[in-house]
Amino acid sequence: MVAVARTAAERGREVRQQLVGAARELIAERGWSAVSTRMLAERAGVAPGLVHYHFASLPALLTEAAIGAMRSAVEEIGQLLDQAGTPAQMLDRMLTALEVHTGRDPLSLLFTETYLAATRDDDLRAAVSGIVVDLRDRLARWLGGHGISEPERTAAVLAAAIDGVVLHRALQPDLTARTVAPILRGILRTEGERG
Amino acid sequence: MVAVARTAAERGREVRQQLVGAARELIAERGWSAVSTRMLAERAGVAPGLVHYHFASLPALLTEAAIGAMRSAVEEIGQLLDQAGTPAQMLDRMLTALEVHTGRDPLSLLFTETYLAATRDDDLRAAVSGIVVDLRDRLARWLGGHGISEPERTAAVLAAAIDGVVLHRALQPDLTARTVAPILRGILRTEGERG
Amino acid sequence: MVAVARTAAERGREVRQQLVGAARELIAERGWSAVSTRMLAERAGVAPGLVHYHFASLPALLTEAAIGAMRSAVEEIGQLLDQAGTPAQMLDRMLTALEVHTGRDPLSLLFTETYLAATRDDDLRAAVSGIVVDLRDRLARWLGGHGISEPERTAAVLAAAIDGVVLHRALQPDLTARTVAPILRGILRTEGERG
Amino acid sequence: MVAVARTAAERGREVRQQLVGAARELIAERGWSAVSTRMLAERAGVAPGLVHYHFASLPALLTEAAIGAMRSAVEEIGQLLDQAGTPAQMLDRMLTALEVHTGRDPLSLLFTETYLAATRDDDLRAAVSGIVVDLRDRLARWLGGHGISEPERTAAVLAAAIDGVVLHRALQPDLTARTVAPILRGILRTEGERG
DNA sequence: CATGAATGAGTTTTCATTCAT
DNA sequence: CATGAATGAAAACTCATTCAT
Repeated sequence: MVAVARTAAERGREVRQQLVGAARELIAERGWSAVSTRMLAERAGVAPGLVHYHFASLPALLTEAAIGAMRSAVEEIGQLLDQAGTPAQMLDRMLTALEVHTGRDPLSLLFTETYLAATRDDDLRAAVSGIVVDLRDRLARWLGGHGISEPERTAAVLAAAIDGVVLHRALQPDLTARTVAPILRGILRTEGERG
Repeated sequence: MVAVARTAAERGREVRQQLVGAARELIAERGWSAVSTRMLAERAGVAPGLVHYHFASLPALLTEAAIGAMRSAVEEIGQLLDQAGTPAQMLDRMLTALEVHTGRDPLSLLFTETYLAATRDDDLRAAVSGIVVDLRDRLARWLGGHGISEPERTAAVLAAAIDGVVLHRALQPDLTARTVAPILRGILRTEGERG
Repeated sequence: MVAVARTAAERGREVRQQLVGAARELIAERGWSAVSTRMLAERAGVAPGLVHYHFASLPALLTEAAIGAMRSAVEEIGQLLDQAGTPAQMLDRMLTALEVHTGRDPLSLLFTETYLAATRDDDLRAAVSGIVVDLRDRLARWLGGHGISEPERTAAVLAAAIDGVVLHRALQPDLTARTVAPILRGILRTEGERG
Repeated sequence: MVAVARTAAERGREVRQQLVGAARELIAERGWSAVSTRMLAERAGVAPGLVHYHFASLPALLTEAAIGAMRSAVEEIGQLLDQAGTPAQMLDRMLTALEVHTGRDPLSLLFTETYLAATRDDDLRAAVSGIVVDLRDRLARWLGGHGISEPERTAAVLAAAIDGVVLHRALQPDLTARTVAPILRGILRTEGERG
């Protein structure tokens, strides 16, 4: 027998997850501070009162949704690092993976919205900072292990540059991976190469 | 003593300008979609009704404020290009000029907010696109004139990377010009240097 | 004693009904386009936010209130037709029933306001048209069944004339049923009587 | 030489007249209580401040505009009476003249709006009443002079019926003069004809 | 766990009117 | 006679949040 009847607890978890999903979509569509509880409930297909039943407040829901999405993304990049052989290959794969992000896609917008919201919310800033630092450290370790000089600073600039490309791509769609990759590769210098 | 009493028209222009200034501050402080007419009027030290007397709508005021600021910034960068001798010098000066932008300063936030808002407002997107393209073209021409290979693509990546650095700096204050400059310089390759 | 405590749904329906009643009064008192949400809430003895909780918009509430009242009125006229024997008797009863309508009473004004508002609102016009046509058809069928010639046109003119009388009565209170009836009776001609 | 330069007084009278004309149009288009000073100034092609320069208040302008239009209309009907020979001819001419009034034309709407507004404004009511009574008296005298029995009451009902037809025509465009005339003629009975 | 009615302050926008020039 | 900037209240509508059921 397959679980047709779910327990109350299961339904509860489902509703939570639907609200989190709706929050991710709506932050991207409308902007962080333009998302309302009514919109969330409607998008999630859920009674309006449930937002405050499952979450302490509207910002709490938005934060949980954004942080979760960022953590997943960093996890994916981590796996990408594990599979790449050379720095050039890694950069190609990373930019190819980002090809999906047109700059106006939900995930890109969600991330930039979250950066900006973090500017105004201490809790959110702490969480986002932690994730970004985590990514940078992982990237730095990988770069160092593959002969790249100044791995920490390179990782920091690379992460920033990639986010900048995604940001600009929202307005300049011709900023494809193919266009960017050869230029950005100049950032990666092996030990001894640096003048 | 000159002109203590101003004409009505002069006072009108002054009020407009105060509202535009208030808009620039508040977009950065609160976020594009969280700026309200009341906040604007209060910050500008002006009666609430004046917002809609001088501007057709709230978005119209925000757009005028943002676009004006972006145009000024591009103008400054243009002057910086005129004064720089070598590409390395240009990059240094540019990053030094950006040192002011902590990523959490009004101007940086205003720009990123505007990018995001442009994603959701056609008029704004057209205006912002025009300005960014203008900057990129100017930068490309300069780079080409100073022996940099692939000047268009380099200009595009450089502009994006710089905005990315400013964005990240909001959360990672250690991302200073001194840290970034040597790495980012790798982007600039002279003709023949490229492998 | 039964049900002193009502369910939330019951209280909701009650509030809706109070708002509809308030709308009917206020359209007559102030005029269709001068009815405000605050006035409605106050008259209904209800919190201001409830107007937009229960109705999609102010016009939506006004329309529902007006259409409901018109439908009731047509229903009453229908019953009056069923009980009348001869055309002359029917006209007398109808004018006597209208005696209540001084032309400045809530119902008369509500109807005329609704006619005018229908001129500027497509949805409202469709609804009002439907009701008026319904009344005319019913009246025409009755007139035809009682030997009146040209029942459709007679019904149309009779309905219009009666509304005209109500409209004029607002300014000329001496326009009583007793005054009007003998004259208006000239409209009703039996088959063969028409020259 | 034709007067290109007008005196200040002449320009003043012109502006007044343009505002009155704009008021007539806008009362019909938007409804009495939805006409604003800004709309009036724009429609008249005149600076906003001028409304209150030439008129004591907004209602004062609307009243002057409405009353003027009604007086002109009554004057026209008076001339129509002078030219008609028989009662049947008079009714035909009157209905033909009204053919222009689709019920949704500016003049029809202006009149009905004015009736309703008169309900809520004592000054306006006095003025409108005077005009309607004037028309009724004139009509009654004409009817009496042409052998119609009960001329006063007939005149009152006829005037009301005609306004009612115009009101209904807004929603039922098939209510043409041709349709209405033969029915309405039943109202007019010569002395001795009445049973 | 879930519902949806309720609240009162918030939003953008439009208003009639005044008045210095 | 004319202008248009200014004011402060009021307009319609949306909001996050609470809570009785």
